[in-house]
Amino acid sequence: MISAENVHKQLTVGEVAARSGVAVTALHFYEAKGLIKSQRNAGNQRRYPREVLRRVALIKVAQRLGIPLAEIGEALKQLPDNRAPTAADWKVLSEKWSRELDERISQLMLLRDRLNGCIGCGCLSMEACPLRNQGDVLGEKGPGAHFLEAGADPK
Amino acid sequence: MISAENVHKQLTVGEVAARSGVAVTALHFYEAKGLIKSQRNAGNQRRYPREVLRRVALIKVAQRLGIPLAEIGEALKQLPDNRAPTAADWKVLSEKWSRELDERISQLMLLRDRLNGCIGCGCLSMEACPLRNQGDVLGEKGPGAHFLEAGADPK
DNA sequence: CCTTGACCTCTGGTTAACTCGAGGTTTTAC
DNA sequence: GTAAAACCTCGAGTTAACCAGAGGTCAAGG
Repeated sequence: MISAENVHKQLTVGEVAARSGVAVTALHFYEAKGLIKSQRNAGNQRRYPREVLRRVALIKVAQRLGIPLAEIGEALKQLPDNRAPTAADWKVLSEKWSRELDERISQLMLLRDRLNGCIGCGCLSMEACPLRNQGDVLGEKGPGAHFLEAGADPK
Repeated sequence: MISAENVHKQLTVGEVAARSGVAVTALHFYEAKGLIKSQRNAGNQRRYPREVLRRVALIKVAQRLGIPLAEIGEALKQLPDNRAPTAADWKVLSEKWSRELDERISQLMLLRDRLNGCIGCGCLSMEACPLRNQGDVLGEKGPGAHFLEAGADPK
């Protein structure tokens, strides 16, 4: 099915979907959100350059890290033009996200330790229980990242 | 404001809201979801026994752990009758949730390690990149817990 | 008695990340 | 040439955890 000539062909949505593992509708959705771009052929159908595959791959990985699409979009937008991400770009982003992941992990560990400290106490008092009041564990809602963690297999 | 007689009085929604720190509308919502119950007075207004405060406290803590309301509701339902949770009940639940938290933390750590291992490689290949394919890190969608992690301060 | 504030129900809106379907066009393959 | 498969747009539905507001009732104080 794949000839030598096809290697440089642009991809249709269906092909991108098949190769990247995301649904066609999701690709439409990403495009609407500005995460990816496409050109149109004479019949108004989307045609993608091969680099879109790497872009989609990056999106999927970032999602597994719990980064919301909006933030992924921001990150992608900051790549100088709209080229596909290179290894260097990836390094910058992955280091940033790795730090965020560290942060999230340490918050969860702190929470777990408090929970373990409280097991059996049963107080849950508004004033005294360390599991309550102090908003310092999660939800500092300042400028920064608050993200969702969800299953990787949406269905 | 608080007399000795008030101590045994039933609470209004407004009072529960003030003492527990959740909004009145949220209490309505919890009731609709079956997480709490109320009696009504002659004028159809909600009246709560004092124990509801502990129940709400437990709900809030569980939410900080990232447990969705539906699952919290299940847990509360499994308390023999609809009494307020005791220290023993709390122990059972907090141990369960602590294990889930551990699980979540270790998944994130695994993911972080992979991410760090991959920084700079930039491959993101469908077949080879450990950050991709294997669905073993997040999102085993079997029966069990998949939950959201969100800021503790909804507003 | 009358005003004010708390309460009631119900509808609709919010965000995220999509999916599904309707109704119609284009491409591809035979 | 025609039929099937793939594509198009647009609108609505999904889940979670609520909040806002409309329109009306109830309770407490002076």
